[in-house]
Amino acid sequence: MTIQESTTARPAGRPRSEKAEKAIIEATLDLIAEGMGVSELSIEAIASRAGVGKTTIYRRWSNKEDLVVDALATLKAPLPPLLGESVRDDLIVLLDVMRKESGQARGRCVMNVAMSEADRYPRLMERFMKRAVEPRKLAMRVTLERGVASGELRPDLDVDLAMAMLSGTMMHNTKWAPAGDLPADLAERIVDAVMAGIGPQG
Amino acid sequence: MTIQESTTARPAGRPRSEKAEKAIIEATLDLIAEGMGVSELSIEAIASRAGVGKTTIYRRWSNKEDLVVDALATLKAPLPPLLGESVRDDLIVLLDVMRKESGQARGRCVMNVAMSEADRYPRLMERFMKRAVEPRKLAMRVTLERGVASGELRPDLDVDLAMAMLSGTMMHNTKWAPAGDLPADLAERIVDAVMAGIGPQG
DNA sequence: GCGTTGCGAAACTCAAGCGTATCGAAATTA
DNA sequence: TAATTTCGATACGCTTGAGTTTCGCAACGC
Repeated sequence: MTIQESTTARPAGRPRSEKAEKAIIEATLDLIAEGMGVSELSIEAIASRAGVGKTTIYRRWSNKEDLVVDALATLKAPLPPLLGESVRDDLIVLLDVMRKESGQARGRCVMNVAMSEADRYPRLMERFMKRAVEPRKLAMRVTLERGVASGELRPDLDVDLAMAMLSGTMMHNTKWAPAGDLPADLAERIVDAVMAGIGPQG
Repeated sequence: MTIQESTTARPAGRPRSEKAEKAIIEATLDLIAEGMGVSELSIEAIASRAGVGKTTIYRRWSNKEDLVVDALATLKAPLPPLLGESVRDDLIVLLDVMRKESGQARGRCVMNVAMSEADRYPRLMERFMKRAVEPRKLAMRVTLERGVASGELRPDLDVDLAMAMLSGTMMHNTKWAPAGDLPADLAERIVDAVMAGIGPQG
């Protein structure tokens, strides 16, 4: 009221450490990336890994699930810019993001958790889907619809089925392919194969 | 030596109950099917569900992982007979098995565990793959190669990629599609879409 | 009948981890 | 400086579950 308290009106006392907060999130993601399921993840392990007291965690999140929700939500989906030159190129860009992510532990962890623990932690999944998956699905849908309009794709295309074909084929590779890195041109090959179909007379 | 001990040479004492053994396996599969991860699975829960003492479990398996390995190995993959009339029909049969299984809790559990816990329990996965996955992959591969030879599929087909397209698209649907049953003609639609491709000039 | 082995039930020890409380030190405002 | 709040550390009570042991009874061979 008197002078300026305008912007934040700090509540007095030592402020919360942003560094600690980031360390907690990072530790959580690291542990998940190392193959831990949500249920195996322990607050004590997170605190230890982050070099932080348990108190500091519980002051911010009331339980493990809330923390994991925030940690996964932190993983933003930095959608690559779609050039829009050709639908084929844009689809390759979209699929190649998946390929690249599957090579990183961070990326794998997201899929692992999403695939396996959706049943057990539906609330977690809902938020995560909105944040990380929907934007990508939307981008692919827009691209496919653009292709239908432009004649680059068949006019009677089932867009949902096409999305499943593209993403599903890439996911099948990231999950089940033999160990080691995926070939650099995988996205391109998938897009071409899905466009051409496996039937005769290419 | 003396008379006949030939076939089994029973070791004297009360024989182990086959009924108990089956109940244990069934209870294990049921619990996994209900959405439990391997780590959340408790021997006590299994014993209780099976109506069996913990002793009876530990007399047969030395720990949880051994039990789960045996339980999953029990799930045989009853490959449907392939009529061999047309490659298209056979592919539909193969994919429709996946669709039907995804509607059952038992089927879901297998995929859940396979997808999510492969990193943590590699030994378990190795055995499970050999038993349940490889035969199906082989069946699909044989079918596709037959299609190439007969001219039903394009001569320059990348068989591995085609397998990923077919299985991946179905898996994408079973995992990410909106809740509820999958349409009965999904396998047919996928096979036709994958054969035709999404590009122009069907 | 007798020795052996399996049975389910229950009690036990041990470890991990949750969520809370308490500590002295540090950071910040008034 | 005084009040307030957070910090990391540690200890605590509590629950869960692993794996073991003991119990009385049941099923088998001899």
